[in-house]
Amino acid sequence: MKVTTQRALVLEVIRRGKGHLDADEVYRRAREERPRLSLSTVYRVLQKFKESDLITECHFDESHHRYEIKPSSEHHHLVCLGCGRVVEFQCPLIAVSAGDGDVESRCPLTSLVVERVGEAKGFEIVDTELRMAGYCPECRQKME
Amino acid sequence: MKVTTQRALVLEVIRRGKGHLDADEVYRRAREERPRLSLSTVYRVLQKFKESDLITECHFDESHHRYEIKPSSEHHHLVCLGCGRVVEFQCPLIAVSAGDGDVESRCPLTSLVVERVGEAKGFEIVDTELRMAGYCPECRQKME
DNA sequence: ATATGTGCAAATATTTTGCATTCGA
DNA sequence: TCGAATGCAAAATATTTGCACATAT
Repeated sequence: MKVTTQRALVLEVIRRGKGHLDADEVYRRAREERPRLSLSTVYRVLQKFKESDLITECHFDESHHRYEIKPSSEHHHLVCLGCGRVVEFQCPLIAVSAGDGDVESRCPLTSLVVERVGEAKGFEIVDTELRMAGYCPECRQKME
Repeated sequence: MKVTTQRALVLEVIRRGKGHLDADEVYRRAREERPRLSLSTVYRVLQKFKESDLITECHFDESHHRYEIKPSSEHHHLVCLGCGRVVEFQCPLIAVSAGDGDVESRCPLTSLVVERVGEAKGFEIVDTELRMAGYCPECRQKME
């Protein structure tokens, strides 16, 4: 993939943004450093990065997308319906208890679930995302 | 909630569509029966149904939403990256094996995972969706 | 040198809103 | 009747595309 100033910049902005910026936000931040950057370039770069698996496109309850650097360790999203905050959580959090007090380190989403669902439906599964929605501690408090 | 011809029609179209129609598709189908229906009404009705928990808004790898009747039994989505087909699967498919050959009927997504993630992050979780992407049998065959 | 990427402008797609009118409870 | 819902038009938002020019390899 050809390396251009724009691509490096967009990737850097997404990285600094620590995930979950939308296209327009990426555009606005990147423009501070490179005012002549265009929004269509941002969209084309995002498209390219998606194809190259450098970033991930996320869908929350909104009419647009958000983007994040493809994380090395698989993680999932917890979105607050009150304030819109997005929290990430890792697989180990949902390790399967073996029932004898120990916690198996295997992640049920990446192994057990993928295996069973893939087999049952004849799919070759390449991506998995668990999205949960609820209310964060702050919003819960506000609602009493 | 006030019952109008438009609302009944939209709900019926979504029901007949067996899930996963987008707003425009709902609009086009509903118009066949009621040509004066407007797209903005469709959006407003969808919004209302969402609030009333009659339907669910789904996000796939597209720049728009799709809608389905809120299913009585919780289910999840498997989307084909080749042809875009969406397949649903139920929780029992991902029941946790107890290790002794039996399969526990409890669904790890609705109980174990929700409980642990919610506790760890202090969230009150009200909704969970697992989305997996891959290639369906037909598309796998086409690619050899 | 050449294929690919960019900026700009315009097109398209998606969703929301204001307002006068209509309709259901 | 009266507040809520609709249709229409227009605005707002989100994304894509055509084309001439610029740039990385």
